[in-house]
Amino acid sequence: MQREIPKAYEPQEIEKRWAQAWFVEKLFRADPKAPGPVFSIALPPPNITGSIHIGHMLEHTQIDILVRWRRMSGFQTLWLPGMDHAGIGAQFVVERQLAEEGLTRQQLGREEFERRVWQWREQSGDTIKRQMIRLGTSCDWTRERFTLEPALYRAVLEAFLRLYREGLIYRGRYMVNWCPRCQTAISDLEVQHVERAGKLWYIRYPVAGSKEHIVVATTRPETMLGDTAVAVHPDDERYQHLAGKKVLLPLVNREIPIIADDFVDREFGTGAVKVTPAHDPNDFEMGRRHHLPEIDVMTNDARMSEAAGKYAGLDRYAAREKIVEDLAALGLLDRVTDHTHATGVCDRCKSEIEPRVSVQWFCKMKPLAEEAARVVRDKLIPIVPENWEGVYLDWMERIHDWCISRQLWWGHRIPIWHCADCGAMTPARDSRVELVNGRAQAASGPEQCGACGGSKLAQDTDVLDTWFSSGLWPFSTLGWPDNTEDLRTYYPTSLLISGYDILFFWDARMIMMGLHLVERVKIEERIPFHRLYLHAIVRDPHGLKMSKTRGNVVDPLEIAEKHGTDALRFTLAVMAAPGTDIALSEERILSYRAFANKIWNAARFLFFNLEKIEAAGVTLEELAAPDIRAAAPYQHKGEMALTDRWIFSRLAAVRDVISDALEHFRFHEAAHVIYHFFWGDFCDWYIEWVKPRLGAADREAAAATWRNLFSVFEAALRLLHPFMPFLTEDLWHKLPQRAGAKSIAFEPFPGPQPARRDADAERQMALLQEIVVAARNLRAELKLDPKKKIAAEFAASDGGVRKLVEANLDFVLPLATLSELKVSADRFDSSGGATRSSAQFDLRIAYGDAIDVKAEVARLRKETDRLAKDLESKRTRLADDTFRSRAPAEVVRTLETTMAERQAEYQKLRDRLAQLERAAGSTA
RNA sequence: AGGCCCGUAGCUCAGUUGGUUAGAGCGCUACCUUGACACGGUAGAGGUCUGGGGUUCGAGUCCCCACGGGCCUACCA
Repeated sequence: MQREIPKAYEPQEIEKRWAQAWFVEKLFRADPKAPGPVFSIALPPPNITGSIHIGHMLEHTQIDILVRWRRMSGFQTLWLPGMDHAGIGAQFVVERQLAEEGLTRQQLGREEFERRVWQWREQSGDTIKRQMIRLGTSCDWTRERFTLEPALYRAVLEAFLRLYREGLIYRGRYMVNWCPRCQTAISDLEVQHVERAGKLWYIRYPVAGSKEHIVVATTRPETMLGDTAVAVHPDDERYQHLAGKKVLLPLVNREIPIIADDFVDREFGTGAVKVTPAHDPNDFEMGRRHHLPEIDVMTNDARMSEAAGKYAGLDRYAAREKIVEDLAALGLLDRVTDHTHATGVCDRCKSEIEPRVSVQWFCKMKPLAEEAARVVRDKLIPIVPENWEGVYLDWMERIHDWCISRQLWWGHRIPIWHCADCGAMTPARDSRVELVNGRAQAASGPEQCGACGGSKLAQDTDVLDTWFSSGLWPFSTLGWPDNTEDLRTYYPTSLLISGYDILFFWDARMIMMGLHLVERVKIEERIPFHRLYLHAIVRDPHGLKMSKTRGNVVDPLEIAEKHGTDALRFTLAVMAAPGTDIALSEERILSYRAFANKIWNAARFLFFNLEKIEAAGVTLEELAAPDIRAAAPYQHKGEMALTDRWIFSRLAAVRDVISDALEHFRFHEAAHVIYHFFWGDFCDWYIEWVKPRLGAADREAAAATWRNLFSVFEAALRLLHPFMPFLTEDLWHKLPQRAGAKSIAFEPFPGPQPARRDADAERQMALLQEIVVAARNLRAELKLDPKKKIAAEFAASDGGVRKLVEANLDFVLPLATLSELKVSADRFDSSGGATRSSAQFDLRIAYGDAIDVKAEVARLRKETDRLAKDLESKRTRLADDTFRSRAPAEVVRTLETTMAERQAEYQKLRDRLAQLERAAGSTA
């Protein structure tokens, strides 16, 4: 039988085929009744604002690695996918599209606009789903959710109504961040602070009934039109005499009081500050303390309002210029200085936000934050990397109420009705949802005002912050508020993996909401996830954040097409050290594409030789390991060859490291270890080692070798599968012994095999490898024809070492391209050939006439210098009594042993060096 | 203003509890197209871990300071 596969691994066709098959066969559908411990995870729902980017890819890769690993390890897993309606984000995208058609959402009207966003959702959602399927994410598509679908609106209603009844959600007129472009309030988190070079204008306010002025400093002169006081520090002697007086507000000619408030910083500016309660958060607080009027001098789009008098209609920046001009003309502009300060801009559209007083809905945070802080402080939800716990707790500590209402059209409508007669608010009676024209609405809206019984009711026009529904995601997606089987089985989820950039936006809110809303007694059953892993941000090769405007974004789909999804996944995994951002470069991806090719070709070698295998009398069925989980080796005459003992020992070790690394989100370590096991141990050594034995005359020995080769290979494939699902799936199906297999995704991950660890085998193998390397080294130095087999001499005083070498000549000779190796007991002196020495052996190849004495002398000098330095430091250490008395005995002992070995080696090298120098001297 | 992270080979980065000669990938040098693989093989060169101080028998690893870079939180106009 012959099984040919192409020489180079071409992932494109293979990946597409398997991605499609996995999806169509619903391979990763979760079954709550399945046996085994549960591993559940909710996908952070991508926003429907376009397509998958590299950040998603990293996140999905990490989740997929863990999910596949757990699944193979016997867990019954659920990975629940879905998408987020992304209120402000999606609305922003669609508005931009409308703008290209010369339209505004106001022109379309609310219903038509919503229809347009739904269209967009279909398109964008499809793209994302298609991409995720193509990238092989092993989630359960039968459970896909969308935050704005009826079932999830129901959860939103339930959450809102409960919090409302408990008084945790309230409505009121407060200072909020207003985005004049988006025309909505946004939360504190959606405001970015940017340092900007600005000015500080010093303005004279005439004191009423006197010739005196009081000078105030401001960065925003245009807001002076809304000033309702001037404040000074109560203890500021400069202003004591003005207490209780009034100033005449310039340009407006309104009399406003001078008030004393210890908020005022005496050091800043003039120590007197204008107070604009409607346009500054501090002034707002101060205004409430002193019962000052709040005069909003702006409109929704940040133009000056009617209250601004003659400036009405001007844009806020134009008004600023005009006002400064007018003040200067009146001689009231004292001076202007440069002043850099932080300005808030809208996270979405980068417009400067306007602090404004308006009527909004808020959620009280303090009561929710207490328990949310506790579960992290008490390690009920450990956060990895750990330093984020401090950041999280700090934020919880000084949390502010959350403005949850948005003046948007895309989102969950607030389930409150306002009475036209008395103004009272009546909530929906319950959280039932009905579909009207395909859109989910509260089914139990009130027919009468709860206060006056009036029937002129209108639902609140605001929608909820998109993060309100995201905050319910881990349980709303499982059927909450119903007590479904999914909720009982999969909640709390096992883990949340998210970017650290949404720790407050999302992760923290899920914790608060889960703890408060899920109806369970024990706190550890109410948390939304048992652990929280915050992954890094993917950056460009120069460490810059990827952004469309910079033009440095990489499209994961494009890379996947070009180099293969597996190569990209492996790159992301191997670079994903916790807490470190990833600088992604194409060269790096190439090297892991090469790795995929290496695996492919190792398989090719195995398949290539099936004829020989059958000639050795092994049936294909017999190639399968007798116990797949243990990846048990075959024995020949009750014994195992050293190579086999060694590779199975390595396999057991590597398997442990990988499991432990994945347990702790050390993806880079796991990937690194499997890479070097496969390429180094398996390909470079094991395969090369067994090659000569495969066609051995002893058919049984050959058979055992073959079986073990296949056994290790298939175990390696299973270790690799979480990282490279496509390649390993494809090769699994090509394995002759696994004909008819369903999917490697459901084969067992190699289990712990402590009994296979074999320190002797590893030590012996290390020595043999050292000998081979020494021989190659000599060959290179003597510039021997690489193909020419040559005789060498070997000396070791230890009989065990000699026996080991003699027993493994069939391995050593071909790998070192030697014709023979003469073994003797007497260590060589330094003459008669090119020599490599270690503490345990000497290896010598006769010179011929080819040696480059100068090069050899240089090498030896360098080597002896290094050793001399090393020995010196060791000698000092050992001579130090404090070291001997305080360091652990084991450390001292080890040092003594290595010291002795090094000393012997050093002596050898010195002798050789001296001898060569003499020889060189005599010929010169 | 407060906090966090980073500064290790030419480049991009690893280096969990402090303990032999500090690693990887790419790049570089020399040789090799050997029936798995040139997306390959073999052998090499190349860092004293930003600087200074401290703790310790022992520090890239812990502490302090400085310099350089990044990020987050913040109601000082």
